[in-house]
Amino acid sequence: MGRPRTPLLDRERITTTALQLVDEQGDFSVPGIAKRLGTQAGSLYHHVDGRDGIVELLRERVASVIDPATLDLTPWDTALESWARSYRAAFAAHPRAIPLLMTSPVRAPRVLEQYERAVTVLLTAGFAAADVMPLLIALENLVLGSALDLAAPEAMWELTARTPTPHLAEALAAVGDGRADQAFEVGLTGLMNHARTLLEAPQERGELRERSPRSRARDTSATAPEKPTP
Amino acid sequence: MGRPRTPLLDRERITTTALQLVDEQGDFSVPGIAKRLGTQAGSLYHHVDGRDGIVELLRERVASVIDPATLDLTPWDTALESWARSYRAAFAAHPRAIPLLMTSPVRAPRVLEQYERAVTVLLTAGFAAADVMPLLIALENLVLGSALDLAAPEAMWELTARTPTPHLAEALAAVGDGRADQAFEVGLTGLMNHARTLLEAPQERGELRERSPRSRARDTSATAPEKPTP
DNA sequence: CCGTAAATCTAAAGCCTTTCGGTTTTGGCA
DNA sequence: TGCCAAAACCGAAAGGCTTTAGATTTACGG
Repeated sequence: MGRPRTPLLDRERITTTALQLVDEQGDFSVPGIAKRLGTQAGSLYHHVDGRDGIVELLRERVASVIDPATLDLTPWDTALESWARSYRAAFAAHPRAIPLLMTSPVRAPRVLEQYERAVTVLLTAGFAAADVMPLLIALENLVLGSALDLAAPEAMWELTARTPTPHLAEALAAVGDGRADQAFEVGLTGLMNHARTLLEAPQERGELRERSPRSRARDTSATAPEKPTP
Repeated sequence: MGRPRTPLLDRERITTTALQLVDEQGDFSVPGIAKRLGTQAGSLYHHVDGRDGIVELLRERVASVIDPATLDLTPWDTALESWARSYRAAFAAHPRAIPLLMTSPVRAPRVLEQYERAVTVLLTAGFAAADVMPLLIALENLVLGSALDLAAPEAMWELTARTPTPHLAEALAAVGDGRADQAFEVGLTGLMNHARTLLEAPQERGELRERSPRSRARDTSATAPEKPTP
């Protein structure tokens, strides 16, 4: 007992062990981490801000492999698309951690920087300032929603005989086992196409600003059924 | 003590009380529900399958207000869009419950029926069987991702002075406080436009079926940059 | 060389979930 | 009508978790 010659604990080791536990068991506990590191539960509190602090560390650790270099690609749509894929892949690498991390988005400085750069990319590409955040948040929604899908067991679409669902069964049979990936690609393609449309056909803004988001989006949908410049 | 003349507990009351607690405090506990209903914690286990069972009941309760009638609308894209809005609104009505419910999707019979009908709508509209599930799952991703966004505090975009993010600040200022709604509308519009494109320009399928989902989706993105049939 | 700060342990409080047996009442069935 | 199994609740307790607090030993700076 007493202070050891060489420290048994630090934030790095705690984070790594927690992530191991989550990958193996789908969850972690403070005593669980302590046992793996050969210490007592209470000792962790000298390094970490409680259980929630560990979750925050996990969030940063998992997000740390998002590749910022994707945002340097050109043109802007390639950059954005690559960034989204890297973003999603970071979570896909630890599916069992997703329920733990998904409840609040990653807002670590490292990730905020990337949002700053993504905004810059879009502004430079010529997007109206008011269009940028909705687009980026929609992208985030897509990535996180898709990550949730990755965490759901495949058996979730298990069809009970009690509720007859012939068409659903047919549709499920027609698609391979890459459901989650295909769905992500469909959503990403749709969003990127829509973004390109927004850029190419900038309608005058002003009175539109006063109207509800719902009708604004409906207008967009009506005026730009996705044809490139003639 | 002993069996009361009129039962104090049933699944309905337990679910309602749990939802109240979640709406007020962001979480619930078995003793918490018991106290509100004037009983002991252990008594709940005669009606409900443990804490997880209560969460499942909450999931069904929240999803029960999704309007199945939206799927009767015509044409198919109006139906799908209205369904997605109703789906999202159901969760938006209980934002503090979202972290509890989001970790696994709703697969109650009542909701599965609606998926069956949504598949039917798409097949009837002329979609290829292999395209239906990716589209629906993408829609689900969008809805759930957006719901997560609703649960996140507005202050999440709080910009620390430590990390300078001028463009991000500008983009945030340029958009109103309907960020979450606007983002949902952008994503929904993009997905619906893409769906319409898929329907109008059906490319021949076959050899494509053998390839990986990723490259298939890339092909889709590359071959159909959203132009209608020439 | 000494004192302060660091790292760990031990102990304990307080919460939670879940189970088990005891007690009373209900409702069906003979 | 009388009986008995099942239903519904209570009380208690086990075992887990998070978190705090004080005690103990060691490292490090001046």
